Amino acid sequence: MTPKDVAGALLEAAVNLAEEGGVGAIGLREAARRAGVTHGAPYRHYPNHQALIAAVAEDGFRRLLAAAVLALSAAGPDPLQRFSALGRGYLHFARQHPGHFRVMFAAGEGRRTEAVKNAEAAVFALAVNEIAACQRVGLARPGDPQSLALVAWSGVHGLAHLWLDGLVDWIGLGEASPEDFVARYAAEIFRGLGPAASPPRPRRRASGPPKKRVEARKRRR
Amino acid sequence: MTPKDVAGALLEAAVNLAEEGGVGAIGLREAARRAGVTHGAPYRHYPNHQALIAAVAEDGFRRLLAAAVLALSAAGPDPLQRFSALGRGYLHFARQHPGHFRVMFAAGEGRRTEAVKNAEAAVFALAVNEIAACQRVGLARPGDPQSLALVAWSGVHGLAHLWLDGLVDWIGLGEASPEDFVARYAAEIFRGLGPAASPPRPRRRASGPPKKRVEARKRRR
DNA sequence: CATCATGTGTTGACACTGTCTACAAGATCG
DNA sequence: CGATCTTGTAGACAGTGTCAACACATGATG
Repeated sequence: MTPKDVAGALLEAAVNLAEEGGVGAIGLREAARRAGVTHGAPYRHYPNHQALIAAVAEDGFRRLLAAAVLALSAAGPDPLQRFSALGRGYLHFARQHPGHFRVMFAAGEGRRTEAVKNAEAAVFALAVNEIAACQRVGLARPGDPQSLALVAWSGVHGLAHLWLDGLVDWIGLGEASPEDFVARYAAEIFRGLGPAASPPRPRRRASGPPKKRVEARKRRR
Repeated sequence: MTPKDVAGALLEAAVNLAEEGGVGAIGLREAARRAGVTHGAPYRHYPNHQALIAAVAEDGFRRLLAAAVLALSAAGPDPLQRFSALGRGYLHFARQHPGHFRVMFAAGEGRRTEAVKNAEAAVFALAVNEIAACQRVGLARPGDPQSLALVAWSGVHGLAHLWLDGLVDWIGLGEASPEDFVARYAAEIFRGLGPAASPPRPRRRASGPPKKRVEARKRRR
């Protein structure tokens, strides 16, 4: 942190404000106050209020991308595990930074900058990649991977929102821990809601290590 | 409309404001202006700003419920069709009233009133009912219907958000109309992303009209 | 009927916000 | 050096949420 990085300090303050009180809590004057500058200074770095919010959103997508890449790198080679890790990471991020997460998707006129869209597209591209990997080994049905990824992402994204809004808690997780709950949810996206199909056919040639299934074993408390 | 229903006029004005500019556009003074009263009058009907926003959200859930009931009543007896109609109605509402829809889920401290939660729960209950109906005729796999409904609703809800945020347009609908796209999406939730399971077994006793399949057509480019 | 109390709308004030303009200090560079 | 550009400051303005004081109607109660 260079001695005078006002733009960065403002962004950091705005992120904290978002974390504390959501989009509505992001204020130019308050951010300036926390950054130790006067109320006019922000206008040298952000043209207006919306731009600061957009910067917070973009920063959020960047952090989410970093978290997702990290989760993938720790997930091992099994495509289904990797995909599940992606969803887990997404929901973990949303639950750990609810305010920031909300700002990312609190769109508006000026807020949905090109930079925000690009940052979001980068995250989405990760999901498309993993879906395509699943398709290559026959773990996902064929078809446009972008369409499949959209289905998957919609599910995870919607669950994140509903969770933040308290619906999941209202329904209850049952006896499952949040992590188990999410893993089960990812499995359900693959399985679908329809009637039980064919019995789980033996996978054709998964990667080296002993593959462990994500679903269907006893779950503790 | 009784000659003096200030509360209703304020709510209507606030709904219009939400429709025009989202949550941030809902203002007590502007609503009062549009309702033809002075800036202090709203405080006789809503204790503060957040309460007015919460009222808008609650009103939105009420309208959504009405639309969903209407869609169900026009959907015929086939459980899968009914469930699809529910999803279609949800997305139709979101796309037709994007501002209002966003307010419904723009949660915050004071905004998520008990009344809002109840209105939301009523809508969710509809989905649970339909899922249970699908289960009864073997069109959905067994299990806690609330859990299955959560999966379905997450998907539809997330798709609605992503659509409003422009991601769907960015990916492209292909050649499908929005209606076809949504119907296909609903079918995909049931089918899941996993590899093609059993060949589509003949449904047992579908409703009268010739059923047309929503899936499996060529996609361009 | 006269007299309250209660509910509703108005008015004016306060602190706060986003935004703009004018100005001061410092860096950059011909 | 002097000119120009960048960055931060200070003050103003309109607009906002919120509150207290006031005005006026309505209806109940003695």
